[in-house]
Amino acid sequence: MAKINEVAEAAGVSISTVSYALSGKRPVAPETRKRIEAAVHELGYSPNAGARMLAGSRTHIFALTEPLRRDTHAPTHMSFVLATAVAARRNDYDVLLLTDEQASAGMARVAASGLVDAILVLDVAPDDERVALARSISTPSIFIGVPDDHEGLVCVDLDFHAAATLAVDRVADAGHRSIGLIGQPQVAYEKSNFPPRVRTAFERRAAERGLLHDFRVSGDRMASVEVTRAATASLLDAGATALLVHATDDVHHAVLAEIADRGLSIPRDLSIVSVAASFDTTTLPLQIDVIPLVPASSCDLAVDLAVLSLTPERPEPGLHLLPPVYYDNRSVAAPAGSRPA
Amino acid sequence: MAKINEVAEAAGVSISTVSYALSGKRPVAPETRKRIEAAVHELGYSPNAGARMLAGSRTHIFALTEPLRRDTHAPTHMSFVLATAVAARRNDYDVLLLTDEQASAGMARVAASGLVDAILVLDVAPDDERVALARSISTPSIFIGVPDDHEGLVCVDLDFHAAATLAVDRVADAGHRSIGLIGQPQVAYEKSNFPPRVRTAFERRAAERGLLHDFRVSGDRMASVEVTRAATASLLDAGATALLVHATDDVHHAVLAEIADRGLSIPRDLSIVSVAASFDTTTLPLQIDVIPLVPASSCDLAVDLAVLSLTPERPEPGLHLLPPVYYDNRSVAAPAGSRPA
DNA sequence: TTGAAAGCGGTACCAG
DNA sequence: CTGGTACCGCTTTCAA
Repeated sequence: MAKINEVAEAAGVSISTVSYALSGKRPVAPETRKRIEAAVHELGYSPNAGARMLAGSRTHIFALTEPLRRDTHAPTHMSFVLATAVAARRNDYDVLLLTDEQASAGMARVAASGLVDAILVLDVAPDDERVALARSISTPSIFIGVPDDHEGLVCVDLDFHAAATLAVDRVADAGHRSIGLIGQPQVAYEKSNFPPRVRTAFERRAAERGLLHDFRVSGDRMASVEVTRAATASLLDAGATALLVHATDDVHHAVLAEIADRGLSIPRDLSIVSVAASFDTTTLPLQIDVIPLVPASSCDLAVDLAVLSLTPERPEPGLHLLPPVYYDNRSVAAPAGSRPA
Repeated sequence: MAKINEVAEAAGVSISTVSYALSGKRPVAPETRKRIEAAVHELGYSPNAGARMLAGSRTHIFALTEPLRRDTHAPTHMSFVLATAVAARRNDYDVLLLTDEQASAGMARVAASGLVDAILVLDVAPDDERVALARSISTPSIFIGVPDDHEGLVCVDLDFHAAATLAVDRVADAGHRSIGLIGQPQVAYEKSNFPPRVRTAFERRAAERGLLHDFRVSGDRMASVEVTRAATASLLDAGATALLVHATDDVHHAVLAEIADRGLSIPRDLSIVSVAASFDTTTLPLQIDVIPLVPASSCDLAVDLAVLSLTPERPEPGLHLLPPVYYDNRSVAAPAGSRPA
């Protein structure tokens, strides 16, 4: 816990020169800088966080609020938290965790005490109470997810609408006339912000393209496998020749298991596309087409915007949607009936 | 972002009186205090975090380091993080997250910069590199988990040894002579600190009681169900009349499914005890005896020790093990053969 | 029971 | 290119 004056003394320069040498906010003679860096290294100097916060205008801390609803999918959530932390560190920022009821109360608290420079909002609900909070404080907030009322907010997310539309187009272009969507568990359509966006876009686009289409929720936790397999079976029985899946890895496994049990071959008998999966789909027993939701992409952008919001050229409020990317793994082909025998 | 001098002015007192009124470190006339509290409320005053850190000797922040190995069970991990955050807040502390490579590098950094008052170490590996780090810094560190070399460290954990011993004793006392343990996935016995402790205690106690005993790992992620059911089947085929399970909820489900498929009734045909489960076992399809690992208990204690380590009466280094508690749900009875027909 | 003022350890302005 | 120094906002002696 050496202090800056010790470094200055050791390097034979003034305190301010040490400060400037470290921040780079003022040119320092190469030779002087060398001596300073040496001293810093010798003494294991690291600027006192409190002093830096007080004197400077930056705390170098971002808050991350996550209410953690009971139905939150832990692995997915962890990916986002991890991606955020990594992106933050790349920008010399640490992450302060606000969970549970502190997700809201803590937000007000850290804003009022100036503990953090910006707030990253995770696990966004359609009617998120943090929306109002974000508007009432001066600390910049970046939402990772899109609440219903996002007027004036900075929101980052995958363009779920475009992703679902793209998926529908791909199977429609391949010639399919009847498609199904296996979505998230029921509760996600009430408590979370993005599942409805996929579903809505799916239905709208399918209708536009004149396709027969149907939607099924998947199972959650306990009944996961059975419910999902039943949903898959019912879509297939209804005549769907292509399936879009917007769900967790468990659900993907269950869907593929049902397909395998029926002796169906992909893409010969059935086409399939994974939409907005945030896990590594290459670990599935079968390689399938995917329009991934990459946590790192969303979080990198969110952190960039957070950093930007501390500069004069603040990011413009509104939706910052990441364009979907389609990875072709040959799981989509023309439906069986339409091909020459 | 009102400041303390504004509050002082509004209340018609000096700055120091405001400070003391808020910290309670000096008696303040009830009437004066009332005026101050009113002013604080009016202005929405919250002490500046940076100033508090610099002037006071406390940052009111704990670091939480979590390397997040690839095999980390996300739901379990999340429980611990959440429990830690909640316990910290109860003590007026916020939690700074150090993940990934920052789990180690960040530890050194936050210690050197005085950003945190103490460090909570999660996800402890047998040969954890953070052990050496903890010894090299002056910031108090509390390990939640026990590394192989824990000389001089403060470690908190469930007494896994006692828990496994207790479980063995219960089934042995009930008359069982052949028991099995379904443990964690293989990798956990190499990368994590507690699975071996359960296994070792199980084997030692079973031997002491003269029981036939056998151990099986459970499946991880992908192959979870199949591997676990096979393990269960093999233990039953080998003649085990009682099963101890030390694993995640998925594994519990698989074990119970295998048992159900065999038409076995608990506890008539088979006794079963869940050891150190950190999830809510009452959500299982069947109520079974359990010696739970309660994240909140470990984390509460860890935070208490962290707080204590900032006072003159620092906690003594060593293992702070929580005694196991046995919850009887009638899933253990005398083995079938030993009862009158 | 209360006030005045000296730091805490940096940052960044003003000089030189 | 470098130094001196006035703050940043709060805690905590020291005095009254």
